Amino acid sequence: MPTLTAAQRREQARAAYNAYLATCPARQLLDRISGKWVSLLLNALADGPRRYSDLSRTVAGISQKMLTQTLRDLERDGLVSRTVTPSVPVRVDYALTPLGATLLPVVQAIKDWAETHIEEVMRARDDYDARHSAPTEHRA
Amino acid sequence: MPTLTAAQRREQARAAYNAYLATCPARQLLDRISGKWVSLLLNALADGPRRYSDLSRTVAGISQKMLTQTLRDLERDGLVSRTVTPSVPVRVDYALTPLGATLLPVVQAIKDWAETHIEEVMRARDDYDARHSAPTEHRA
DNA sequence: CAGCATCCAGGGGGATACTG
DNA sequence: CAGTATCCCCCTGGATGCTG
Repeated sequence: MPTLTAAQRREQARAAYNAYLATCPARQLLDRISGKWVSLLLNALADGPRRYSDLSRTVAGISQKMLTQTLRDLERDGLVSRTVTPSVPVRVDYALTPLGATLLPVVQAIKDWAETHIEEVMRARDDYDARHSAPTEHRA
Repeated sequence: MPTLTAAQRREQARAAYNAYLATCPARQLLDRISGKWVSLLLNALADGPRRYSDLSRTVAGISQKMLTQTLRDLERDGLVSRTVTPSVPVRVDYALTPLGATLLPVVQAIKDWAETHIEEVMRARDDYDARHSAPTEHRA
């Protein structure tokens, strides 16, 4: 009885996994895409393929090691494709796969949220610090 | 009366920060909310306030240390509120703040994406491993 | 240019014990 | 119940040097 719509099949797949469970594969995947560099790299690929050195410049502060390692992980997970052009010197382009493109809106939303709400968060921090440090005297 | 709409002010705030820059406060915030436990904890608070022990059970595998630490960070950043009821024994409830509620849809989308696409990702991994290991002969 | 290999410090994070 | 305090391991991830 394979009379399921694509949406129904997706729902079935989702219901079979639970990221709250430590041993569930979905939890590992969540950890992976929650990585420090993943959202920035995927965001950097939003407008099309990019070269290694290009990514290195765009995502400021990332080391070569982490750039390579994260790109490898993303490639292995099918989120990013790697294309080598055997010129001299070599040219390597990274691009989002169709699967990676489905994750893009989400990581864009995160980056966007951070940039949009950082000021509110900084105010909240000042407030918290003011109320929790300097507990001298009877404060209000 | 402001000469800018709320949307315009949000856009202006966003444009002032750039998460690609290593030293930008937005980058630090992005790192923070990209933490291993943040998305799971915020998701767990989606349906209303929850007690400490309740969260501990829901987010399987989290240690007391990380649970407390992450909740403190979220509280300091203004994403989560902490309410102590001085009964015996003490009762502590955590809940999303209005600011935290604005982040909820995003972290829900991530968790959902992981649960929905894990099977595709696992297939991609098998595929990658098959093509990159045992390159001695074709097929095994 | 686009990596890989190696070394190494720091801190993330688990386990355990104790407290109000 | 809801934490705090301590020990300590290991893995992340930066720095450096080398290669096709």
